[in-house]
Amino acid sequence: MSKQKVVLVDGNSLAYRAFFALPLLTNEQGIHTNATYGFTMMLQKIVEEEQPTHMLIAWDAGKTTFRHATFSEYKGGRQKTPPELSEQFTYIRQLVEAYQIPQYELDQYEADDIIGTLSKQAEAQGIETVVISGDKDLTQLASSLTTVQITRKGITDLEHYTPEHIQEKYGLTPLQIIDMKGLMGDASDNIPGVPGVGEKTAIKLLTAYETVEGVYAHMDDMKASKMKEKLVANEELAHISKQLATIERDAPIAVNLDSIPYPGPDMEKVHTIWQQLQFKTLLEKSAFQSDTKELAEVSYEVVTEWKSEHFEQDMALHVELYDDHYHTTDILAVGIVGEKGQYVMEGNAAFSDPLFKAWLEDETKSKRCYDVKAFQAVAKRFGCELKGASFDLLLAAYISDPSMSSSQDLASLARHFGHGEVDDDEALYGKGAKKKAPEGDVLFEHVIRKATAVWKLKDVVESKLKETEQYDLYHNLELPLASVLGEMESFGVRVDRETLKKMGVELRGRLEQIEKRIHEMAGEDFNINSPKQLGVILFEKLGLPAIKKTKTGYSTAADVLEKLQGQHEIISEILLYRQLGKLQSTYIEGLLKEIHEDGKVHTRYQQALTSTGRLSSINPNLQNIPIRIEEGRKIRQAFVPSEDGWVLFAADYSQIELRVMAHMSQDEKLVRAFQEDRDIHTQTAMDVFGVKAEEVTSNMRRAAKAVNFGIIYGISDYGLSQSLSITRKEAATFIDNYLTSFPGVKEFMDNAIAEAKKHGFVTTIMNRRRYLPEITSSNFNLRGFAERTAMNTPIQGSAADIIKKAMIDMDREIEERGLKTKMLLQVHDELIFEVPVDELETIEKLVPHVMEHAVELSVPLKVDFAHGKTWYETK
DNA sequence: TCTGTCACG
DNA sequence: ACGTACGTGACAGAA
Repeated sequence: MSKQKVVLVDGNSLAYRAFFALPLLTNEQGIHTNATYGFTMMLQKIVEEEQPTHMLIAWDAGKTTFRHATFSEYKGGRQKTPPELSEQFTYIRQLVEAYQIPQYELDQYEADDIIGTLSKQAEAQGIETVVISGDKDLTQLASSLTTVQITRKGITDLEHYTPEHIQEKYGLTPLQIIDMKGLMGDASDNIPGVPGVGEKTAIKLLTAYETVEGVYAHMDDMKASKMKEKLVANEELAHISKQLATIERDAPIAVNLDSIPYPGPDMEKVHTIWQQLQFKTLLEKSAFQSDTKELAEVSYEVVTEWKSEHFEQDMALHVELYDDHYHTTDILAVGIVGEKGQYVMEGNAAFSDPLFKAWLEDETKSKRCYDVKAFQAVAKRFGCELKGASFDLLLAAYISDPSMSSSQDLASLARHFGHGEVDDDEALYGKGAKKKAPEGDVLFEHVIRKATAVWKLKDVVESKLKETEQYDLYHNLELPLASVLGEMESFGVRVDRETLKKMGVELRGRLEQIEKRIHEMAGEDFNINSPKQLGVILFEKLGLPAIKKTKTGYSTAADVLEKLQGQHEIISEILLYRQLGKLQSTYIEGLLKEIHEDGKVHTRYQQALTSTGRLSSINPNLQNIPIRIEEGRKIRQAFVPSEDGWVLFAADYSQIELRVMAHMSQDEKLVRAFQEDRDIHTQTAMDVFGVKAEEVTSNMRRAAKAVNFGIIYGISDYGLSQSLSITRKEAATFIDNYLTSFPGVKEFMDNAIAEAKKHGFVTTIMNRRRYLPEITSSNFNLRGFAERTAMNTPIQGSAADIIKKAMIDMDREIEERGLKTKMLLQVHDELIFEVPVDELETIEKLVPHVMEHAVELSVPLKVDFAHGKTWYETK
């Protein structure tokens, strides 16, 4: 049996050290992370360097200890623990748990005493021990078997105190450290010591007389001096101080060496916490290390030609792509794994093979995949279809927890579900400029590992989804939707290059003029697109008042500039410049770059990304094409049908979120308002302002509209006051009036928060979940955010469910009726089609009908629609 | 790579 | 006393 080694850690002391050694870092959610980060670094180092067989992190228990009975001012006058630190203890404890390091605290005792007692036990058994702390008091425990390591500068630099080192440094034995404290005291613990005696004097005395007791026994030997007077006058204080500084080595602890074995970290859990806290460097480093981990061998056959006996009834299919731009990227390899065989082939060859294509298109042959939509898009590039997709690991994982699948590759998802036999992509490919596709067996083995993981995880993940009653959502909504979306993406949307170019030329001219004017007004040339330079010009050179600050300097955001309008003529020019610049860079130049050879853009919908269930759209993003401002809206003139003489048709849900809220809350008034098809904002205005319909002014309606938005977002008086430029008080009154007028809504909101607190998640009408661990946080900000999310997600998410269902229904209708109409785009609450004119009449009835009846709620769904020669004209 | 800004629902 | 509306993606500039 290998040698045992015990590591005992003073948790509080290390947390404090970490906190003060590092600047106050925060992650994106506003959680302070410096102490947690520093603590993690220390743990990593300790575990790596010491390789303990046993380990314990000891914590201080409460405010009082047995030492307070001796000396009530013990540790008095200490600064209160900063709240930025105390909030981090939750995460530190979670982390220690994930590392699977035993933790212990004992009422009335300090961490020191727990460590002292355990180290005594270890010594009795002749076991090597390492004590780690930021507090030099602990050095009294040093012995031939026990090394005490104390943090030096920074966080991971430790000074090793052996008896020899203590001798060298102080000329004392470890036990004399106690006597030293007795004489000189300790300001941080409020141990008095003998006034006027410092380290030097204490050491001198102890070298001569060994102990505090020895010093006083030899008082008569000392010649009269100021120091002697002080020693005599404070004898009792010296004894009390020594007592306080003595670590209790026989504390009544309920742990012993047998109960603190250290099994090593649960890296899966550790990673989850690191991800939550956004410890990116640590994650990267550990991903790098994990690739050196030995995986079990896999067997497979590299083939150059498909044979019919390769294909089984049910298989996992994996298509390895160079990057995630699956409409254009290289297809590196294709692997198939079934009950019997594992085969892998070079990518392009695989897809060019007729036998493979036939298998892909055979609906009766079941395929388990990771990202069905991507594979389908790839198949399309080779003129075939992917049919019979029976499982999608990406979507299944996303449904089980939407926060999980985003930004995670197959390997980490697989690990999450207990299958660790896949390397991380990054480990094989490298990243950034160094990224390079693996070749040969390395690539082939990777593909087989992925396919094997998918093969094995189907049952695991599906049974999980069944347990949470989410199988239906996954199997009958998301999975079929993947095919619908794949079809839309591959088909693409025609964008007219010439229209965009013409707009670009005109914009360029205008931008140059505006730029010139701005530079003249500023009296110098500078980069208007640089918030930093612009800030200097506006708030220093021109002396305008800086209303808001950002982390890095002055805020020059539009809402700030709007408040400055009228104070200087440069402001409106800058706003215009920004507006047009945005159009030019993002929507003219950006969009032009995305047009493929076929004259179309092929966006990718991210189906497993958002935490609410919405889709997102990238390369290009077609869900944020300008509309609100006329100049931008003209961009939509470039979006045209792909066939001459066809038209674009757009249909959008009218107030779907408010309708969903009416349904979910069952608020009588709100439900009735929708059933009677009244103008909801006017109705809200009547209730909030207590006026009749004909007395509602346009301003009141505008305010009511903002209140309705606020309600959906999880309202705060501050937020509403900002959007309406009114005082917080007034905003609060509006909200109050609203919630009194619509008591069902108030109840719904309260319930949403209560549900989140009780179960840890909220749900949509189709049982989509979003976990909200922050709902119980003691941090005001985090909790507030979680509460608003708890109110918003069921609404936004249910609306997303509904339109997804409508898309599947619509796709089927088009198919069954043999229509030529194509669904092109989804923009959260609207669908855009291209339609041959002879189908227009049908589509104008069919689309609204399908959308309105995708689900039956207790309020009707309403769809507005329009058609035109370009997207611009569908209004 | 991060930050600020701004486009959409 | 805290400092906030919910959900996204792309771009330019500054490190």
